[in-house]
Amino acid sequence: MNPDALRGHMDALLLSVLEREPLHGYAIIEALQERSGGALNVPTGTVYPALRRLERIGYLASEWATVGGRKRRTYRLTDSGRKQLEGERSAWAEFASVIGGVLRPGVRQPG
Amino acid sequence: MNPDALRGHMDALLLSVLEREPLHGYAIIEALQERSGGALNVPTGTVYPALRRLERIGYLASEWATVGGRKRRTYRLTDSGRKQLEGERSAWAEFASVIGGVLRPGVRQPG
DNA sequence: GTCTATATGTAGACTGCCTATAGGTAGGCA
DNA sequence: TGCCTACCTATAGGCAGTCTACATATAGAC
Repeated sequence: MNPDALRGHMDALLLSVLEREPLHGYAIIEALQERSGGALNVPTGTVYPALRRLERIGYLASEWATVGGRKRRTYRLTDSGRKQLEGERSAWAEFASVIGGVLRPGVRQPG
Repeated sequence: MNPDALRGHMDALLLSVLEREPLHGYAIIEALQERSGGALNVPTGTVYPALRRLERIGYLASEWATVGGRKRRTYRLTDSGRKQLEGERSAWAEFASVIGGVLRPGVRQPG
């Protein structure tokens, strides 16, 4: 998977995996891998800054927890984040439709 | 359309509009607009450098022409570019499938 | 004691899309 | 004659998000 291709879609992915339940960063990375059938291997250097950014914007909120002697910062969607996720979903649908349309082989222009 | 979303897909778009016939830069921009129903407004500062990059790689070749007193640099797909376009198409299909899959609401993990 | 898995985080590089700007021709219009 | 718009190519520098590499730490297996 070309890394640049993810640009601008990372927020949507992160918000989406947090839709059902709060997760901590490490678990988010694993969830992305599982849900993508192994195609998405997002490095920690991408995820952690992105999560902080999304929290700063207000789409996520986080709490610290200690589980089995290990500290975790668990992120959950805010109401604002839930709305944003809806927007990201429709934006993705439009994006995929537009790009897919231009890329479709043998396209004829109207006229 | 979020500009960042286009990252890593611009090459595919450019190669795709050049598949049927050679075009010059300005015409490529118009073709992208038409084919996308107006959604794709790619600035010249994006297209011209990208075309040169693709030519440097060997996916495109160009010739100068003068039409109606105006100079045009017309780009066409090379054989290498045609192969690359195939690769870009399958890469897009996989990308769209992966992202779409993760973004799909109410996804359940196996198990 | 070493290794792996778990877990968070930062610094700096990279890259490619963007804005802004530059230069030029052709043709319509006042 | 001057002004405006459409056409046409091109570069410089900014910007932002992803990446690589590194730092730090606990738990448990071996």
